[in-house]
Amino acid sequence: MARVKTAKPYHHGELREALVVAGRKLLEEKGLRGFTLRECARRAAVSHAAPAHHFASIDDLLAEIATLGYHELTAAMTAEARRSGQDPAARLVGQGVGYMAFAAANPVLFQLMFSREANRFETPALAQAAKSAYHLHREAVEAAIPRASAEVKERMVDFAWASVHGFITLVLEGQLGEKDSPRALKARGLAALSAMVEAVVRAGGEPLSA
Amino acid sequence: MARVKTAKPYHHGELREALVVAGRKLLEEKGLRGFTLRECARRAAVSHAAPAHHFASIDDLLAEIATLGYHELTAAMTAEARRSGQDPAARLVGQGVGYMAFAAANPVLFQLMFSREANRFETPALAQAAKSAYHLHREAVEAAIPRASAEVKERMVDFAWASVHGFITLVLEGQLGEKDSPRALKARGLAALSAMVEAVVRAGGEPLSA
DNA sequence: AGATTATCTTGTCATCGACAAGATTGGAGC
DNA sequence: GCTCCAATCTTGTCGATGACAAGATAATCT
Repeated sequence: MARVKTAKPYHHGELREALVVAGRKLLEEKGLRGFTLRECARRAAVSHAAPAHHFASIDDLLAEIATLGYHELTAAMTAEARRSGQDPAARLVGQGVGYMAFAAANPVLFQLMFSREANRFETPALAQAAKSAYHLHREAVEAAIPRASAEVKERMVDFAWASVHGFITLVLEGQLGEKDSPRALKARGLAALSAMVEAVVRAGGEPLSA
Repeated sequence: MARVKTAKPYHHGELREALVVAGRKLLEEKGLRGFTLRECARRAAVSHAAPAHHFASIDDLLAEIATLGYHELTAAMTAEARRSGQDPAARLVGQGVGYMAFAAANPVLFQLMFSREANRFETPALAQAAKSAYHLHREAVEAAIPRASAEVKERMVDFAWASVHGFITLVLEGQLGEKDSPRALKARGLAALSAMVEAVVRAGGEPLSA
């Protein structure tokens, strides 16, 4: 029995990773309701019970996929912010662009990450990954309004995140710009982003009106 | 065979409505993944195949529930706007409050209405109900900035909706203000709302900067 | 090499959505 | 008042699913 790599071994070797990859693809194809463990197993070419040795339940696999999603989201935000230079306001816009780009490229995964169902299978790793993305955003907002009070900063963190998240969420669901071209849609997104940053900077530069 | 009302008739009589009511409750209790037709049937005290005569599939029932949700959302927005007097800016805030209140009271239903899955079972009635809510919002924004250009109006409609929707969505998922009291959370929501309205009014009152 | 553990298999169970076929009911037309 | 028909609800079935059990195989440790 030569243990040649081409010979199909009894052990898969990287089944856990293969299931995550297959599951992620299946998720985008069929949506959350069409997501099944057995189909993941089929795509990884293993028996229907094999996944149980790597994931205690279907929710565990979803949690792992969502965690991976948060890591990629963080990476996308960081990369786009870096491309935006040193100006804090420009970097904030850039992070928003990265956020939206990730969501647009992985719509179902994005919905899963921010789904109410996610609370059902929350994992320490998932919570940590989500927190990392939050802190990245928080720091970008605070850097844009260094002179603002702690309270104003906090509220602008809320507001900025809500604007970006809300916009891309509505687009993904088809509520906003359904008949727009991708190009026009991106312009609308950028307009929303600059309206947001402008409001944040203005609020952060003033002592707090009313 | 007296057809007394207390006697359990073979025909349910209002099974369609009963299924919608039971389904809506089940949805909030178990989430979208825990939603089953058979459980709805059990709660309506009919056999597992009875729903088929009123809803062609499980998605049809979900569509009906979502449609009802849009009607209630519209009603909540209208009612809260009316309570806010005549000032367009105040009315815009009010509509946002109504929007958030509905979402907070029906978190899973709200997620269903704005879920990507909803596109899978879109019904004419559902699309119409969603469009009604959109127009209500659109008109409120445009009333607040009557002198703005059509383009600015359009972008502020995007922006305003995104802010409100994003904020409440993040709260519902537990990403924002997880450890806040309901009272503190409402204050954060109001702060986000006023930041939004202020930005809208400012953008709408100027010719358009940059 | 032998033993132990991890990994993967087949087999089973209750439950699900959907469909088929039969039973019951309510009404329309006579 | 009666008959017949369509709507409604029933039981029964099918393939598919998630989870579990028990056994087979591979990898690793001693």
